[in-house]
Amino acid sequence: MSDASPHSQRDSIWRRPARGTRGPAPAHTRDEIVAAAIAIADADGLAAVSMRAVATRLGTGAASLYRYLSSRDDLLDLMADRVAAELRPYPEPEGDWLNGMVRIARAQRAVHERHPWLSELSQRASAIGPEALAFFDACLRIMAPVPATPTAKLEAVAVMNGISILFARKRTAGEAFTFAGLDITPYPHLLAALAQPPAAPPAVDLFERAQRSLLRGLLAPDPA
Amino acid sequence: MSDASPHSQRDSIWRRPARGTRGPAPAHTRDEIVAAAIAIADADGLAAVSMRAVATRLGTGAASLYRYLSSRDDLLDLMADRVAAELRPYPEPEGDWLNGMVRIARAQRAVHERHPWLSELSQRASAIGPEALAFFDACLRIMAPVPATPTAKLEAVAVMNGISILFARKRTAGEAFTFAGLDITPYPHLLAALAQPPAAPPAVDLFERAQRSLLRGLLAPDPA
DNA sequence: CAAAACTGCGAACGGTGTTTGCAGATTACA
DNA sequence: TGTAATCTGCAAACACCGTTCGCAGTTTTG
Repeated sequence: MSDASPHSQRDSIWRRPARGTRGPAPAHTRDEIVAAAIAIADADGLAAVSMRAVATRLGTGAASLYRYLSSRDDLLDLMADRVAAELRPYPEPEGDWLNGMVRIARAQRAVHERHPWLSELSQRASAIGPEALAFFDACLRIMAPVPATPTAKLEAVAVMNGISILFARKRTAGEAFTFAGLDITPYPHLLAALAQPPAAPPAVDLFERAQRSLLRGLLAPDPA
Repeated sequence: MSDASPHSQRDSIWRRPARGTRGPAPAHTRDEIVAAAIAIADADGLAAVSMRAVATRLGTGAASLYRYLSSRDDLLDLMADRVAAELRPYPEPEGDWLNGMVRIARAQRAVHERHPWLSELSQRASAIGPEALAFFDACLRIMAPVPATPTAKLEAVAVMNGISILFARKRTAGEAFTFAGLDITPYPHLLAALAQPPAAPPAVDLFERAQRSLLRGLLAPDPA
């Protein structure tokens, strides 16, 4: 039994960077690897984050990474949790809770615009790391005065999260209606809508309006 | 020039199933291929939809598919547009427009629950096909009495779409908080929330409530 | 009947994530 | 000190992926 895998199977990656005391000092750290992966993703998208590319950027071989990670999925999980730290500092629960939540939502959108690949990750399972926990905790702290069940609050946070992603993606990707060569004439309402001039941006930020009406609607006391 | 690619480069796949009149009759159709791909995705997820797997299911070779499609991305676009047809029939614009939109949203969620892989596709670019156009047209038709700009309406539809995906995913994937072995004690609010009993499902459907408050909030006349 | 146009598809190319096996470094223990 | 245990880095290989190439075979055109 000389070359057992360094990670017992389902260690879920978080917590376990400690190394044994026997061999030579590792040439890299997990943080280094994650930082390299994030740099690649920021520059060329998530698809460019291959084990070989990350390894090359660190001046090593692809197989070496498996001394620090047990799979590419682990690397993606670490990336997601690391950029989640950019949400800090979380607002203090002063004043209206709705304003606090909107602050958090804005920060979320900003992170997603800085790292457009993040939205691709957040729909994978098992992407919950320590920073995600801190995020949920901060949200619950802000929503403490709201008279709703914890379940309702967490679901509201999940929906808020989805909205933030939606708006961030709309801003990064043009989201353009480029129906390349499709015939729109069978769709009269769509045709009329597109004939209209693009219209000025609304007075109130659409993002903020969506978040407010949603959080208010979900956390309002159950209507009779 | 005997073996030109059958598809001129950016034909965007939609419209062009007609075959030349010269060679032998094709052994398959594009619809057959798309159906096979959807069956595989429904059974084993989108990752299992490889050209080789689809071809095998049709009893042919992977290379043969390229006589009908120009890439795997085209296949994915066709899959998305095909399941979008399951939204039909669209409700007639009778009565309250909000009820109509909620009906559409429910249908969306149902489709996403039937085909969990669909949400992975809807965040790709260029996935707009004829059925997507019909969908937008139907939404605009329902929202005709709403006094808002076409842009605002289309954005509201996009957000509604995102919410539907969010809830569908929460139902298919357990979305469980499985922080495998993470220490929650540093997060007191989260700890308290999880200590609480899971609580009964809310009286009003959360999904419907989210959609209503969101559509109403986004399409209400601009507040002063 | 020859030429043209098409279909099916085996084989290959370059890419991917991951495993294996081993040389060499470091430490632990006798 | 010496040897055994354990660790690191990493080239090579494996299985799979999307895609292209080239060709045999089929059908239609002129």
